[in-house]
Amino acid sequence: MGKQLTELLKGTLEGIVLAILGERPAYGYEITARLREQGFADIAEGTVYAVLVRVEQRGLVYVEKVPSEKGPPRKVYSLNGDGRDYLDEFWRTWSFLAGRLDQLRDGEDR
Amino acid sequence: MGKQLTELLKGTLEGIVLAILGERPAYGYEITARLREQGFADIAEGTVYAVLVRVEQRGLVYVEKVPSEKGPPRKVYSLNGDGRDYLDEFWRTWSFLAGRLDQLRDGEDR
DNA sequence: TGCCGGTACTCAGTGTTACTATCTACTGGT
DNA sequence: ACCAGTAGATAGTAACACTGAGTACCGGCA
Repeated sequence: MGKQLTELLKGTLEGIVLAILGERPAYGYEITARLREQGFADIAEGTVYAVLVRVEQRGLVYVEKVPSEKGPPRKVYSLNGDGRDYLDEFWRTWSFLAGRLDQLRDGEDR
Repeated sequence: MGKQLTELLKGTLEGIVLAILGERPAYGYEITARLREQGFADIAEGTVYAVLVRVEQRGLVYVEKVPSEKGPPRKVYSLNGDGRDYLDEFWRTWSFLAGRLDQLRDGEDR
């Protein structure tokens, strides 16, 4: 997928990452891998790490350094209370937008 | 709705405007009004005009100046062939993203 | 021993996007 | 003469995802 997805991801990627963290704690490399499995084939590693830095600075996550058997220590992120609130609001906003878009698409050919 | 919607709109607003033009030709002020009716209460006029300038420069629309009875002449935009193709691709990209997000949300509490 | 691939994170620079705020301009009504 | 409503344009700002490069640690293989 092309440039359109890149622009659509703005604002969405953050929600996606938070949603993944909502399922269970995870670290950056793992999140990137899971995104690729999920179909987001060409999301760059650097992009994911940038999101993580952002949500950490906003205080939406708890961070813990965990030594790894193969490679540098992992930074494991987990949602905290504020993060859950933020994620809830993301879902509300997303629902609103998706609703409008569905409506628009339905009205397309008629 | 707050900043989250602003970020989610990036990339989406362009598709929304093109979809509106897909229904029937329209001019900027009219599009803004229709967006407000549709629930996008706080999308600024200037934002819509910026989108229109962009899609015109990309050659996705046909533009016609039509004199108005009350106010300056209107710039009426209509989708051309490239615009329809672009809109189709937008819907495909949107569907992909919406599908992933739905999947993520379902897997949330389980 | 030396090297390479996989793991894991970081960072500077770029382009795109929506928003804010302000400005111009035309019309009709008071 | 003034003002509200209509209609469009624009400069500056902040946020975001991407590119491309770099650092660091580990195990296995020749």
